Amino acid sequence: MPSGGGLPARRKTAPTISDVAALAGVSTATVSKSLNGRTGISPATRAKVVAAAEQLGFRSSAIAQSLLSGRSYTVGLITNDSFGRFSIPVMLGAEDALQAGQIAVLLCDGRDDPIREQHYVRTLAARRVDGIVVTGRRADPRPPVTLDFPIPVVYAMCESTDPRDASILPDDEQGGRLAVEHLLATGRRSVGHVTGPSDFRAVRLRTAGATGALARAGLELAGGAPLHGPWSEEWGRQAATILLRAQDDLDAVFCGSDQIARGVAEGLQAAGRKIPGDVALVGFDNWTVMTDACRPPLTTVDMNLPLVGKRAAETLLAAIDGRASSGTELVPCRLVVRESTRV
Amino acid sequence: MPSGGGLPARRKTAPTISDVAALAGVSTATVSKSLNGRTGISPATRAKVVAAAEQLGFRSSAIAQSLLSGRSYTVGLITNDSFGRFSIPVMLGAEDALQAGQIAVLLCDGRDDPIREQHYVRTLAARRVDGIVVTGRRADPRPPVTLDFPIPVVYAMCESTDPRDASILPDDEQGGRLAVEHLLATGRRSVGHVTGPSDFRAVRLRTAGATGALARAGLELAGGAPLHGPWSEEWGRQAATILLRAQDDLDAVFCGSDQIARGVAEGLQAAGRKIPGDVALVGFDNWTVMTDACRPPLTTVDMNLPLVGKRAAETLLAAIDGRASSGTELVPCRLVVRESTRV
DNA sequence: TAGTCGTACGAAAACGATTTCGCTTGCTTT
DNA sequence: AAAGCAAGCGAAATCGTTTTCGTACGACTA
Repeated sequence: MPSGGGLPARRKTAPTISDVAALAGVSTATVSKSLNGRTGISPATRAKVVAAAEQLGFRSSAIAQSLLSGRSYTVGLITNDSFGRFSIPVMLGAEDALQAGQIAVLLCDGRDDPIREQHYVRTLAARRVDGIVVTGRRADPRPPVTLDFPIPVVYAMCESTDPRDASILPDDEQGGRLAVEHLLATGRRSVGHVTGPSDFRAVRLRTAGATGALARAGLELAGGAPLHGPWSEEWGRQAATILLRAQDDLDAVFCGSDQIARGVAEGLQAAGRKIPGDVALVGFDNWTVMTDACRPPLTTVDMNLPLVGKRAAETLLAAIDGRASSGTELVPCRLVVRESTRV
Repeated sequence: MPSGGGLPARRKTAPTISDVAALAGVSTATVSKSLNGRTGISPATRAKVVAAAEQLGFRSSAIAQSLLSGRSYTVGLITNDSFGRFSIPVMLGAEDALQAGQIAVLLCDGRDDPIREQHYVRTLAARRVDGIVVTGRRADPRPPVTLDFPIPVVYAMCESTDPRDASILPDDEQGGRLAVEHLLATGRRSVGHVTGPSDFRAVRLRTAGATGALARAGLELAGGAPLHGPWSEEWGRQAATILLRAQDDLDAVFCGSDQIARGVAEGLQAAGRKIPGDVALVGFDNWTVMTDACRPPLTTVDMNLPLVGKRAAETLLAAIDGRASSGTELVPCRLVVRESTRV
């Protein structure tokens, strides 16, 4: 017995299937079949092989497997929202669904730079990824990533201008409807709407959902039109003043973001209105940092971002599996009720 | 000429080096040498090969290269801060530095679950990653990831209990010192300190930096001791009241987070103090959502998180390259001056 | 005892790229 | 004109795994 035979020698390279075969006294084919549960191996041999693999700490090389199978069991995830508040939950949802499908995720921070994105696409191509997920928060549909090889691409939280591409988006219109229907159900009748810049498609959709719900109740927006401004608390404070001046009987406000809603809350309270006693308030995003810091805690619309990521992953997995789909899928939003709309 | 000869036929699999060789009428060895800039190839042959590769859209398979070189040019990135505010900038900093070194990043969301983390480590082992970065926001040093194979690991924004491991952390103590030195330099003398739970090591370090700087000026904390509470604005509001009651001549507050600082600002203003006229205020994190929403905008300490990620990546690259290091490296913080401390 | 059949295992090819080493050319030199 | 030499290119091995196909051996049957 060699000295120090108790522990296997520290190797610089990982043990290979040949090492296992040599230790077990069988061929590499037998090792492969034993460890992968193939038939035609006697229980005794299988046990011997398993013991040898265990002893060496053998793990089959995914690289060699990929070379043989032609699949890398890897997808690229290109993100374009470096601020991260929206795309991170999407990314994590996608990562979770993909790793459940035994697929690893290569992270690429595109930074909204087409050159950089193109560079990543080339890298991903060289790595023979099975597919690509593109995430990002954008005002409008984006041009598709250009690839000169046929692998599936799914867009999450952003939409491709090519209708043949698959895109997954939150259902902003349904979210706006949810918010207003909740306000109407709790007895409100004069609903204002303070939101972000009108060149965001999501803003227009949420407004459409809100006004649609009002119209079905025979109502229209307090003040007649939505108030557009920047995505800031400061804008919310200003807008509260504007709204109250335009519509004295205001009893509810639906806001395009939780940040704006918090500003509106402060503005309303500074004008002496009680929330939810005088005016009910609904935000958008379910950004808990804002909803919980708001006094009172804010009722809001949650876009189910992890679910958006999950659906994107599932769509991609299906496409990799040959069941490609196209067009835009909308993931429903969900209302989270807190103090700001209590009756 | 075959019909449709203008465009190459749509292939299901990517072109291989053999395809290029066949089209160029040379061997695969010549193709490899031509495309990789090796010597011993005539300009004419090289041009022919390049043209053929171009025509087919050939990209060398990273998988085959990995199998041969024994390196995957990939690292695993295990994150444990699903909240994301802290580890995302670190991740992106690391990703940027790694991709500049031609290394791809496999994303793994550990979710603070050791089982899940162990699962990822096994996956990464099978994929033969060149190294692993572990990020996470933790109160205290964490047990190292256990791997039965020798690849380098670097901890970013968290510290391993094994002193032989390399960890990269922001220099919280220096950050605390920076904040207080700035307050002293602008003429403040009665400095309070409102911060998070004392079981966070970062909290204790920031406090130590702050009290050290005060001590060198012959001063101590207003109220005698730091005020510990949850990481919330609500706590900041309460703490402002407590501080004012304990120390009427209070003229500055250093806060353990921007969120707390915003609460303190509201509390102070509710008590009639002007910022920065009566009391100067410094936060921590440079979380612009908070610093910009605060009135007035908040002076704060920035932990240079992308730099932490970058240093982690560089440390890992060095270790992969055989130049391993160990121990904890502190990345200095940076003061960002805004209205809340204007003189 | 000879023939047949089924089971258990091994040899070898395959995946796609790189590299070493040797062979063929064509040119220069004496 | 023969020999030497360098440049240019190709054959083949290699990386680690899976799979196909062939082979050997044991047992059972006639």
